[in-house]
Amino acid sequence: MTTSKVYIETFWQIHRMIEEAGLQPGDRLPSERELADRLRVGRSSVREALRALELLGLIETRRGEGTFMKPFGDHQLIQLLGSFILQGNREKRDLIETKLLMERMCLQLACKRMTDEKLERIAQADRMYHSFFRRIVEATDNYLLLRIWLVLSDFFEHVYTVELPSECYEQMWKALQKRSCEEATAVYEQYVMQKMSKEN
Amino acid sequence: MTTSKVYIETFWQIHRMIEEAGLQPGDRLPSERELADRLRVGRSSVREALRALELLGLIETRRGEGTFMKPFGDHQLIQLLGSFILQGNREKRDLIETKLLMERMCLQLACKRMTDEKLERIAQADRMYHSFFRRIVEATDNYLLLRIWLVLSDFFEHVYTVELPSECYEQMWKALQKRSCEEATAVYEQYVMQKMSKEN
DNA sequence: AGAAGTTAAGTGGTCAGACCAGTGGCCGCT
DNA sequence: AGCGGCCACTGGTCTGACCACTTAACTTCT
Repeated sequence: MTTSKVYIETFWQIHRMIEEAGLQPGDRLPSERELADRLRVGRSSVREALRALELLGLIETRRGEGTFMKPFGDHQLIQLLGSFILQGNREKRDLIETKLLMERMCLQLACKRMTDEKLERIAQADRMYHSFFRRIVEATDNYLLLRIWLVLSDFFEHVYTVELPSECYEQMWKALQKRSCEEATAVYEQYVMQKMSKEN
Repeated sequence: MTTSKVYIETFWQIHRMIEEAGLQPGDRLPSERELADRLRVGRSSVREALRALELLGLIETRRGEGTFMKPFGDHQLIQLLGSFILQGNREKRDLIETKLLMERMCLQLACKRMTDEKLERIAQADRMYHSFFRRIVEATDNYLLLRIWLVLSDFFEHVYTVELPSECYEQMWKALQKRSCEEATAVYEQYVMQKMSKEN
């Protein structure tokens, strides 16, 4: 078949290569040049294939170092928004709402599962929206939730910039320390949800 | 940051371009050469960005013709991911938990936004888990939530089959009719969450 | 000998230019 | 009007070049 595209073929060949070599997270793949050489294709085709693998979360590229297998769990769902990213105000509203709802949900879940170590990690986080909430979502012990939230945040930050007053972080942390789900929720609703609903 | 990668930037620029031009499914995008020219980047960077958009199911390329917007909904990405899912127990647990949490959240949101028409649509739904909850998630008026839920369900149904006793649907519907968020939540937690937590 | 600074090789990231292989419209011929 | 061929344009691919960055080996100085 001359009709099948090289970069698709290459995608699957690299995938097969990974499986057969039994590459584990952290392992290095051959360089782009070597792959191109070995698979008898141009480097640009290799790169387009690697782009796909990267989007799927299977690999990670580091300039100057090489291409590496990513720890599992990192794949998928990065894109469900993909089918979504075009379009207008309606979708942006949905994006904001979804992100807020998920954050409140994660906050409650994290509160239930809070431990002293997690509390310490959150305390050490920058008092910045993204860093702070990332620790909170991580504290849910649910990697899928983290992935979804990261995607939402990624898209969100292309549209908005939000920052909270520092007392908000402190109040939230204290609520978490007391394992008070209601209080944490109240702080979040007061500082984040109301703020966002005013601005839109 | 000079370090941000061109093909990532290009990805977002093309995305923005699609938004601003209000391109609809079937519409043609500028040619790769014109995009490269207009965005002042190399054609290979444009191609790597287009590869991402293609994998996300946003666009479709036809050799000799051009690049076109694709009707969304058919995410080939989901099927692709299927072959990549490592069926670890950790991932399954996260999937179940996330789905349940999102459904409870959607149930509450739907309750807040319930109207008589939506109530009627839910009443007409099959008393089957997927159909019933789809109507509920639809009733949130949040398309993004629907998309996420559909993806989660898609994966979920590859792993489990769940069905509820018919009185569960009736009780939930009655709660929705009364716009009683607490009652709906209680029914969900009793019939769905407890059931699932026992089985795992 | 050990520490500090320098160099060189290798890697991903990007670009420009070339050619191939399809598509479709234009033009002239019959 | 209908046919056929030409040609401009499109995506697909390859090559070679250069940049930015990392690493490790090498030199140099103390």
